[in-house]
Amino acid sequence: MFEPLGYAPAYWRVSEAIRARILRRELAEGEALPTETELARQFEVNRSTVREALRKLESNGLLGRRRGGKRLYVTRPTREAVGGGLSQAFALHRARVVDVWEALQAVQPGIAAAAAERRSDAALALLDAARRRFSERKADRDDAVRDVAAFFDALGEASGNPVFALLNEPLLRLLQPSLAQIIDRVPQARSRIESAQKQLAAAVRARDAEGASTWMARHIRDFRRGYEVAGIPLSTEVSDGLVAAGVS
Amino acid sequence: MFEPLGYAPAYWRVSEAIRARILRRELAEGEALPTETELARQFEVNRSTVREALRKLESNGLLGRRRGGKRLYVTRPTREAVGGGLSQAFALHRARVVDVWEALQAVQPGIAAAAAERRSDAALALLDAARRRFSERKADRDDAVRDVAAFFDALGEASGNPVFALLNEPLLRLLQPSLAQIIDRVPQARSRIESAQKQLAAAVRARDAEGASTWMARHIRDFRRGYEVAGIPLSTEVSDGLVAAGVS
DNA sequence: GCCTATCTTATTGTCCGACAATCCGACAAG
DNA sequence: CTTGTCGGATTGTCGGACAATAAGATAGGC
Repeated sequence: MFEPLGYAPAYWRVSEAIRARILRRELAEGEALPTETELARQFEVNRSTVREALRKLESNGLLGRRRGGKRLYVTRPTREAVGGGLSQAFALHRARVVDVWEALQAVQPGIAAAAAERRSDAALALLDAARRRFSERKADRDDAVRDVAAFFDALGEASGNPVFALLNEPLLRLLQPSLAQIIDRVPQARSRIESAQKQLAAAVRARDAEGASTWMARHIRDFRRGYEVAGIPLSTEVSDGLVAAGVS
Repeated sequence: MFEPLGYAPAYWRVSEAIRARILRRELAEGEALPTETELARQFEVNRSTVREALRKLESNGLLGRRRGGKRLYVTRPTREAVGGGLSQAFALHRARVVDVWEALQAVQPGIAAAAAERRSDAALALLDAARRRFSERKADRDDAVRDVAAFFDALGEASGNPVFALLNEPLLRLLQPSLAQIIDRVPQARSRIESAQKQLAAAVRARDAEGASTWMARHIRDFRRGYEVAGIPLSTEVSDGLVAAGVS
């Protein structure tokens, strides 16, 4: 019959207040936040309380600091920050390799099509650069995996759609461990990826949305075959590789 | 030539340490975290430092507390938490209505197909329930919008793919304001949505993946027409409606 | 025996004050 | 115009304190 009366600790309200101003763009990106002491004065709370609020915003990616800097600045969540949080969430929800694959299958052809329609020359150059890096660096397995991710990222960027660019990252991140296994165990994997990238890049260059979409669908389907050939069960749970990022 | 020497403040290292244990599932979901004092003792830092670390994890959705509770428990990020963070990121990246729409167009048909293939009877019931709610509650505009979102959510859930379920939420959240305008300004919007949902539900019930995908694609395309008829420019920037959630 | 009221204790939220490290900006010197 | 010097401002961390209240234990009533 009655709603629970809402109570929120001060650190929460402070963080919400700042967050709202950022989202309303009253605090512009790149702008420096007032100092902790000043914020404490304005909100009429203790500096410790302000600091707790800042930590929340910091981990949301709304605040960040310049390299080696001290002050906090208003930023927007980077792709890495978004990707980290999302892939972490996927992992905790016990997403399996097949789930990630399915999502890629759904979303990547659309990204490729959009990229083909709207790619700029600069974006095309980045795409080709990523592709060339993959072709040339035969040596290291991990480099190769990173280059594949970079190619997809470049496509997301080329689509000119921030939603695509942001969605791309976490999916690829989760794919990387299993992709590494595929490259290790399936001899023809590299050349298949290489040729798929070539076709894709050509379609994007020619602004051929239909072709890009088709090739991408084929490319993704190839990954699935890769899993089978490499003997990776599709029901393997993905794991966020960056778990052990902590400095000991 | 030289890498910057990495330094990380204590609150960061504490938060990473706890996060790693959660992701490695050494701290199981639902388990209570040690008290702040105990954590401070173990990490050999001050309680204030521990609290800053906890705030970070809390806003990542890795820690939460039971309603009105005091202790913190290990949780996994809820759909709402993930959706909130993501839609916030999209908004700050100045995603436009057309960008969100394009992403929906790419991803929803795949979700519908997966849902049709793998839906359980329970999931189907939820889907029908959401559909029925939308049909019956003609009165309130905001209710209707929520019901549409609930229908999509039910589909994501029915797909049995946590990646889909998590991706669904933020996109829909960003769609809601503009969807409300469509419902207000386009008289036939309700009935078109209603019939699309009907076809979709039928396809899902019949486990007809092909049909579900096709109908979904049509449904999403319809939204675009809705924007045009309602006079909403496709280049409108989306805004995260929950900005003003703060309690004053 | 099970449910309820009461009491204790533990824990969180918040505050205050302090101090070292270091980043920042200005300023002087080569 | 770059490099050294310096004072002030700001952050990171600490210690201790206290009120409010959730959690657990205990006693009492049916």
